[in-house]
Amino acid sequence: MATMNDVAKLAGVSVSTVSYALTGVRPVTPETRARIHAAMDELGYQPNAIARSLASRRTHIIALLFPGIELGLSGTALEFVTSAAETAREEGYHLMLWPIGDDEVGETRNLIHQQLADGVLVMEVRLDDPRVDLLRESQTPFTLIGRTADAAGLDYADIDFDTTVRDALDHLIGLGHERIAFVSHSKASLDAGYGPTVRAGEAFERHMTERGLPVVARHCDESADAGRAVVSELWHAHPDITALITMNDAATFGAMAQLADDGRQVPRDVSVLSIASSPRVAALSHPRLTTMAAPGTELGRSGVRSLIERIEGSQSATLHELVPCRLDIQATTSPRTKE
Amino acid sequence: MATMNDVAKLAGVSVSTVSYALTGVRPVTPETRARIHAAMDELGYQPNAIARSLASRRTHIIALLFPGIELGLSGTALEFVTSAAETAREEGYHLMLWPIGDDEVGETRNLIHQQLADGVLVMEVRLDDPRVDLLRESQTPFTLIGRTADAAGLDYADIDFDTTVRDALDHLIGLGHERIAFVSHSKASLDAGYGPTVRAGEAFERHMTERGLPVVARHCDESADAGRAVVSELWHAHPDITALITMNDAATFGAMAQLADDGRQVPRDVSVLSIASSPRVAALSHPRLTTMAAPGTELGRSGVRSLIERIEGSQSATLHELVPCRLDIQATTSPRTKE
DNA sequence: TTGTACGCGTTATCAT
DNA sequence: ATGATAACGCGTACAA
Repeated sequence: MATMNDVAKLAGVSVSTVSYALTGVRPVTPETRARIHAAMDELGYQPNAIARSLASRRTHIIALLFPGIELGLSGTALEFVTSAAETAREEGYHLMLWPIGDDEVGETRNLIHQQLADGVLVMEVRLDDPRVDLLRESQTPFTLIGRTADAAGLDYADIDFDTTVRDALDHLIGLGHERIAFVSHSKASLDAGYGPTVRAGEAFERHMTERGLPVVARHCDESADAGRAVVSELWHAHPDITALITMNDAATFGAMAQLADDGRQVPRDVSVLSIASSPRVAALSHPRLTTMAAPGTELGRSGVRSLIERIEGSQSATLHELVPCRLDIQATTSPRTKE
Repeated sequence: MATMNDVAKLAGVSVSTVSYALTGVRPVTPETRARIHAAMDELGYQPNAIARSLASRRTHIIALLFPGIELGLSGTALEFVTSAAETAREEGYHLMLWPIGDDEVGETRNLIHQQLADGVLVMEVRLDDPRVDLLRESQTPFTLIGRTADAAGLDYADIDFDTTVRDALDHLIGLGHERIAFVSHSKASLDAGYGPTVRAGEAFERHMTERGLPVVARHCDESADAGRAVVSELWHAHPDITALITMNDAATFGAMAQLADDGRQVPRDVSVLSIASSPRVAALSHPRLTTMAAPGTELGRSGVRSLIERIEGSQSATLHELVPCRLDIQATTSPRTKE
């Protein structure tokens, strides 16, 4: 591999001039610049990223912290990661994966102290997340995808669950529905302080209450069978339900199956609206699911951009971005049928 | 951040001794080792990864090359990436994402020459993949997930499509089926030389022919609607079909829906077997899909392990690993009903 | 067993 | 506008 030294010799200049010709930090005569670039081309020179990082104290690497156990958002996750990686590359950064289980948060500390990453992106943030304190202490720039209970001073990009739930209700209520049940993620995720579960649940309760409608909500494990069971129980307890909001892909499919088995037609008898889900997953359903798609791509993009701004110090305000899910009306919601 | 120098001073030894105490390359007296570790703890010392890389000429970084446009294997992809990242970490390596479109293969060259990665993992390999030549020239260790047409001297881990298709047929034929159709990925993916499409197609044709059964195969775009259309066309052309092998998740769901709409019951009238698909996706189907699950986790693990061995030079033989998909019998396959 | 000193390939601070 | 040269933090021959 050719080094800067080789280039300098071939071009008849000093290494520093080569460096400056490359970075543009200091003016260089067009002629010498040309000679240098010619030499680079001839040698097939590419600057050594590691050496550059050591000298400049900047690696241009962003670490993505994600727990091994995924709480059901597998669909959106890939979309998010891809988007984050692409954005990073556009901005001249690399995205590095740090799959760290909930039980080994301590490892995070070590990784950070290795100073391999200029900044950290935190996925699957919980209301009270120990990783945040860690990052705070370590002085490493970081951005949350999701947010803690008190995220006042922190950069974050998250789904706007309040608006999402409100829009979901607007859609259903606009169709004449009043008895609306909510099927969320597992109780375990709630207890773990998993943001989506907590915030969507709260939003549902508040918005229903404000409208004077009864709050019927259930937690559900991430499986089709659990979805079936919840539907059975729900209609047993509340036979007058005409619409379902779900936030749990596996359960949604189970629910649809159970409704079919029970002879309830979707959407004639029951409307189903799946929120914070992946469009790719929704497209698998028959009839095709009306959804509110999680903005994985947007979150990845702005999370990375904000983090880079913070790293490079060109940022004034903290990022507090809340993106609602986008309503995509398909075949599982329709006007309520009067009996 | 504390450096090795700080540790050395505090422990009253030279930096080299600290280094040797850390790497164990040279013996160090227990006492001095203890003093050094005490100093490290006191200072919260962690070796600087970049400096270490520059000196040792080894970054402990593995790059994962994946095209932006995913040819439908989104389900398995996340599983694979997660597994790769976890395995890398277990082995003391980092996984870095390089999302590079098919149209910008040249970029790959630059990235490699930056010498940020010790080795490269190549995803979504095609029969004739330009990236392979690039990597070969650049002398960078690399392992393919998938394989080119002639992968004789290359390390690869891939799905064993031949065995997978044979097992699929054994299952269906064992149930009495003879008129079996195959619904594959898009024609575009075939033309692009996408490995799974090519190899599974060939395997289907060969195994059916060997058994004296008619070869009925279709390409299908990655969408539910395309799956529906193919089913309609298939039964129009071959009304006697009793079983379907699919390798296209979106199309599989569309096919199931169309079969239902046409009044064909699964599995009573038609058995459906989805191959090389993700169990998580399969679980969404109703009735639950019998599948042959893609070994994403295994491929990620052995791909990374093999690559690391090659990087560290402790490998003798080249990796030629072919893992068949595992049959998971659920509710969409059953004995053929005699009319 | 331990210390000294050089090298890794750049960036950045001095000069000139 | 350009050239020396000292960092950057660590690995590792070589010497002691």
